[in-house]
Amino acid sequence: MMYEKYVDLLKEKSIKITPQRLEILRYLDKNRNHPTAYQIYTDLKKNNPSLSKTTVYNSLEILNKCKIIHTISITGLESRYDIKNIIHHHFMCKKCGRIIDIDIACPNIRKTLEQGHKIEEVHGYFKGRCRECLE
Amino acid sequence: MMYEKYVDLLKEKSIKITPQRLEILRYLDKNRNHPTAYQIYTDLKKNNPSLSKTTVYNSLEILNKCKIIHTISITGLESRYDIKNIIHHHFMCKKCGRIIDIDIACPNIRKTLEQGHKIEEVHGYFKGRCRECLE
DNA sequence: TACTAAATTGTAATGATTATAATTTAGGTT
DNA sequence: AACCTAAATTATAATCATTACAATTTAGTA
Repeated sequence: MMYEKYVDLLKEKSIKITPQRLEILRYLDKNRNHPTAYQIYTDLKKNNPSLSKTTVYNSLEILNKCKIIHTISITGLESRYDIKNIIHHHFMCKKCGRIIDIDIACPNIRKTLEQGHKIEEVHGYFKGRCRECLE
Repeated sequence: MMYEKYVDLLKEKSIKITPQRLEILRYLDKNRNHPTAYQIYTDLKKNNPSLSKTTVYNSLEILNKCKIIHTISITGLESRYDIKNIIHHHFMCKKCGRIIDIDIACPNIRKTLEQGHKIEEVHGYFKGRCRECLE
């Protein structure tokens, strides 16, 4: 029952259910701080020493492709991962590095569609100083 | 007069006027296809064989910091650069890789500001299939 | 013209991500 | 329940963008 939720997510997309994928999903569900692949890898390795970095990358890639998770390129340095399913934007503080969810959706996608393009992903990134760092 | 426009841009920000910086600005002004640092480097090296890759990176960094250019992280792989000064979003075609300017501004920045954060940069990225690749 | 801080250069290092090939496993079939 | 096979996992090596470093050169000012 602990992993049932994640099992269902994988079943829906008919991709293989592996313990590694379930652990990654559980990790992202519990850690909403937009971790890097390396953070996920090192944390999960504690309970599963044979975990491979490649597996983490491969799993994140397929989960992203299946739209179970999102890949965020806000830092410009590395990818960050996010399991949240509601459409939202991100704010990155340039001082503390924190990435904060901003619960808004882009209202002017229309103009892009009007030009004949098909939108599959929307990324809204803000960068600046967060409230805490401004004080 | 050819470079006057770019000289003025650098003067305004009181950063040193160097031939390398002027060439990079001219390149970005002529090439609106969101090139990578490497593309800028190899193209400019043709007329200036002693140009260093590090100079290109350093110049792009300071120009970005002065807000003369924008750094775009839409691909997730490498940074792309853009000299356009009007606020706009970007669309990347997942098939042909082209990055297209979308002339819209984000209308709901307000919500982020309301939470007490200070916004310094706005990045709006769409990904999908462009009109040409859909045909 | 001389001076100095800043910029440029070439090389080496770093760090994220991907490629590869061997081993293991999930999940369907007998 | 054992078997099969394609897919997933693993460890290692390779790649590629970017940064660090130290020596040299230069822009802009005195």
